[in-house]
Amino acid sequence: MNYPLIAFEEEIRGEIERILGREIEIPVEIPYEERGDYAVPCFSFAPISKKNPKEIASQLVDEMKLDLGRAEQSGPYLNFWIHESYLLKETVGRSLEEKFGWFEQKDEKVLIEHTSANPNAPLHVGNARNPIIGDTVARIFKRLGYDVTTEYYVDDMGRQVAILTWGLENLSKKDVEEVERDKPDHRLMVYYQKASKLMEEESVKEGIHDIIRLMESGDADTIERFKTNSELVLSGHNASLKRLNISHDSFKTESSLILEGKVREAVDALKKVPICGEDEGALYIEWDGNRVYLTRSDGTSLYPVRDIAYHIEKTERTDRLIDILGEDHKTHALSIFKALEALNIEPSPEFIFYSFVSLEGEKMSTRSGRSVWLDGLMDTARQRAEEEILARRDDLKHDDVQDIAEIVGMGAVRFNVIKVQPEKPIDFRWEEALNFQGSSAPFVQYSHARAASILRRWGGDKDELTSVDPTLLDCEGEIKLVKKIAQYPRVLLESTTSPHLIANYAVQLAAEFNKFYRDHPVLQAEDNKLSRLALVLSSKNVLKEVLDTLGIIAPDHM
RNA sequence: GGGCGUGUGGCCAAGUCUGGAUAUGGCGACAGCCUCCUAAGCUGUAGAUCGGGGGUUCGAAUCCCCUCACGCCCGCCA
Repeated sequence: MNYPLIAFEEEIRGEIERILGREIEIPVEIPYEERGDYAVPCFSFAPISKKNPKEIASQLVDEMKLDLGRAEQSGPYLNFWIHESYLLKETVGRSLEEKFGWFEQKDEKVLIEHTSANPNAPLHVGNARNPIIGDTVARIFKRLGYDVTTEYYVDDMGRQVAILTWGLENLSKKDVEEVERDKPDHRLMVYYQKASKLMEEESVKEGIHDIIRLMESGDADTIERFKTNSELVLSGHNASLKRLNISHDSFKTESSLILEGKVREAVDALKKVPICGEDEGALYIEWDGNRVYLTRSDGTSLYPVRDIAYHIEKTERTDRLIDILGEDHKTHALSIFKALEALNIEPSPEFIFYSFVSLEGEKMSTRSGRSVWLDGLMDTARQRAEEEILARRDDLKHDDVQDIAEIVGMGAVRFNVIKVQPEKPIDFRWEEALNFQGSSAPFVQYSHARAASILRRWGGDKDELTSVDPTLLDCEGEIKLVKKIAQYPRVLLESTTSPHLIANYAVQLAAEFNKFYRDHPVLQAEDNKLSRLALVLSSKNVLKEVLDTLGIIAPDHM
């Protein structure tokens, strides 16, 4: 059973197509509110029906047979209104149940790779954009009915880990900066930073190159040390992500790919494709003037081919492949795409790229320490939330304040990252990141808490509300709120590669609820108290559902 | 230099793919709203040459060309 606004749109498209008698692109748009729920400008039909747009609109409106709504002509435009009784029954009725906005389960797997940060330092606010986008996209795909797996690719054989390992084995505590936080990723990072600085010295550089060579020659002991160190840092990443309500279904290490022989297989296969070339023994692929090396002259593998091997391996266990990547990986991503294409391997990977987060106009960097660590941001956000709660509530228990502060703080962090379109750059500002009003998670959470509060004071059984007649809701503010709720499934369909749309919608929904809250007393209502209560429960469910799509928890108290 | 991306009121964003009827929100500013379900809320006012120029079109923030600014990439690093 389709959601009402989606069904209505399909009906409109079907009718226009039927009347015009051919398949044509039909521009269905959402107009200003007073012009209806949908609008279709008829200009583009003029060339095929050889009439002017006004006449076409008039013809369409005359011949159109709509079950789910009505049409009106306005010059060269058609405006459509959905039937309110249908909308109310379908929307309120269905959102009284959980999982409003979820679509039928389909037999299709999607594998979403996200985070995949270098395991040499804690996550900073810049690379936090990756897991926040990735986890949200995963949640969206689940709602669209996909069988979703999220995966973290652990680059445990890279140069960064070599530098870290050298530092840990050659430096002592007094050589490195003081550790700010007792967490494995922070503890190890200072050794990486120091070793990285010392690399200007030739002897240090040599030492690091020695262990890289040992690792690449397959030395079991060196590989083991690399793995141990990167796993420690990774455990720190996972702890940070857990606070943000993010976890991965699986982890794939680069070392396992090498040990399983996947990299060797990929190199052998790529040798045979036309875009592959050789330069003094080093293999590369080349397209449109881009050249990406796969192996060194000595035959050892390079990062691109290892990632290609990884993607080939991934295609064996999924129907769709999605990577969340920083914009610096665009060429690299294209090389994976080209390699798989040349090998005729499907599915082709899809990419979501995001721009970097800068700090006061400059790029964040682990090496220089010019970063805002995610852990620090989360602590500050939580603390800010606690202050806000204490400033307006004195009736909450200490533990409740702590719980709410964590929920609100983490929500604010996730929201402020996800609300921006991925390809737009973010210049990190504390006052922006800790904004708790307007377009923010706390704004949405607050509406949810208000709805929860009404239901709590009412104290009735929710089952009483399922038999309520939603068509008793007839005030403008009530209808507007229902329409906003009804839009959610459509928003989900649009948001797969644009997760910021969900954040946008969340704010609109909360704002609409707040207006309803202001104008329509629920518990004091005379005739339609139960139908309003039903609307409050609907709103609460959908607010919670939308927040859950964003990985944000909906508190009952704030 | 070449490639990719971004540029919307003082600030931050939506809208750009799929061109349409008055460019949508938030922050900040100013003026208001708690005897009434949580004021992290709500209402109103001021504030926009949609980076700039040209073009296509009945119609351009949206498409095309040129140009400027910023970011990213252009390693037998990852």
